[in-house]
Amino acid sequence: MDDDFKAAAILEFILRQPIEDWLANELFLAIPVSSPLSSCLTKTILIRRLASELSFRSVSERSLHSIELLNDLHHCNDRSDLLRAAYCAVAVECTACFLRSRPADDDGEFFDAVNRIWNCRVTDLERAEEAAGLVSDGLKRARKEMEEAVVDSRVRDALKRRDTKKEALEAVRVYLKEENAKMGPAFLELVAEAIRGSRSSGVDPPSVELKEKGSGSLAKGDVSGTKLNPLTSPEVMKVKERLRASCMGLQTVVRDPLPDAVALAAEVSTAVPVEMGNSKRNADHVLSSVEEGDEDADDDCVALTRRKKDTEIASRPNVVGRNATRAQIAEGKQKIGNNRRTASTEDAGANSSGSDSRDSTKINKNNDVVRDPLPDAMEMVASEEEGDDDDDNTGHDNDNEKVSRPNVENPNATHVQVSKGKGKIGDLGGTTSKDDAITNSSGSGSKDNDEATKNHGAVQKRSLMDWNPTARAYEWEEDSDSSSSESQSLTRKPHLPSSKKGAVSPLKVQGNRNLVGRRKKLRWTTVEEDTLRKAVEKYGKGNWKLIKSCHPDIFEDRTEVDLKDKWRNMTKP
DNA sequence: ATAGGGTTAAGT
DNA sequence: ACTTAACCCTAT
Repeated sequence: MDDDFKAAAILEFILRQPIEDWLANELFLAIPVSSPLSSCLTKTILIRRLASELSFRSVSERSLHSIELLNDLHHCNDRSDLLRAAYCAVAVECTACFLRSRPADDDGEFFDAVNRIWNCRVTDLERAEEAAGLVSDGLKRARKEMEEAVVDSRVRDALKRRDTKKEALEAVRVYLKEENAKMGPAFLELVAEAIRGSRSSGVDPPSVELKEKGSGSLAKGDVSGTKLNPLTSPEVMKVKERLRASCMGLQTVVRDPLPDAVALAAEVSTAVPVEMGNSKRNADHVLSSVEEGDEDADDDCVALTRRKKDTEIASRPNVVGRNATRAQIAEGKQKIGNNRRTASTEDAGANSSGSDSRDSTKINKNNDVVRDPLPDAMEMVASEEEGDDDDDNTGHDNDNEKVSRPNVENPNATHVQVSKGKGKIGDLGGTTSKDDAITNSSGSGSKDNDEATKNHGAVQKRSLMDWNPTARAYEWEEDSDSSSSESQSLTRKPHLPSSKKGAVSPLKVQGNRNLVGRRKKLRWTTVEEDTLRKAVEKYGKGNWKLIKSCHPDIFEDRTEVDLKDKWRNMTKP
């Protein structure tokens, strides 16, 4: 246990050093830490991710996810205004970037982003109590502005002219500055300070022998004889206890205020014998779990991938365990707004995966994201592992995944191959692995997906920094196929992606179908009617898809055609 | 994706 | 039996 504490302390220290990301990744993988990571270490990792992106002047939906996770780590009374501001600014940039990167007449992806980020993500955020800390007046105002931008090209133009990227980078920078100040020195630095103090105060100079031990964990001081162990001297112990308390204990996994998913993942890892005993893997797991926590298939894939790495040696992932995890995550977790999608997607299934990967791709392209060194490092590491893996993504795991989340389409597409190395921070999560296939995927999000799709398997690795928040499956996401975009551009009507839910039709409707194959008549409620009336007033008659997308919950059981028919009924003389 | 005509079935 | 809201089908 104590070793674990030390390992975590070392990692914390390392991750806060101005070393290159790839090195940080390597060290992260080399130093065994038991899962679930402590909130303290998780926070350090998330902050490092943000800082890394900032150093590349990059802001993406991954940053958004990092901020959401960071917010979860903050105590209720410790919520930061700067974090809120950063979230808002990053969300705006993640949306507005699609305006800059596209031809003037094609704002389809912008609409998708508004839907994905503001209609889904932010709305969910507002509902999730634990994430409420991120909701600010500014965020609400920004949301309104985005919604207006969907229907008003002037607002869109104004948004396009704003340097939202600069605003986002600045907001993140300011937050990180504050957070770094708040966090103070790393635990090891305090220990060093304490040791120095004890020496000068005349206490026995401890024989500090740091011998190498195992895989990177620092050896303890030489405790033999009368010499004082620097790591157990009273001064150090005091600091240690204090930090232990403030960090909520590195070992108190269960209490960890991380997303439920993390805990779930931990459970899983425990359930998988192969993974047990390998702290490193566990650590990876944790990471992945963190990410996995809110997301969907893609993330899952990532997580799995990581695991696989861990186990590549060992082996086969416990399918059962894994599934269980997913299922649990799907149901239980309620974190940041992903729920909606999960829930509603049950039927829609298929959509998400497709959309996810697509989204990721877009994001990458549009954001012109700079690549994190960390991820690369990890990827390299991963590549080795993957090489071993089979490419057949279609493995059970995948299937299972599909079952649990229909949306995931094909893991293979997302596959990323790693080139060589062992792991990356990004992977923090994990290495383990069971399925390679899963591994790759999605999560990353971006171009990776594209490339992956192209190459089938080819390559990219994930790293701590890598996980892609956008991976989640939004119910209403749908693949906007080119045809739709075309029609959009022609009509100039703002169109949002059709809701998968819209699946209303398919699955849902099916459930609602009678023997004749016709849906059972569902009377319109006054709430639905009022909403429709206002929506038509706001978005105009004919934008049924957009209207449905803007009120996914209210019109959950209606198709766009239903809206149209209803409007016809309501307005006919 | 949407519009418009046709069909079904609940309500009177 | 009639009316009509809700739903379906098909052309654009």
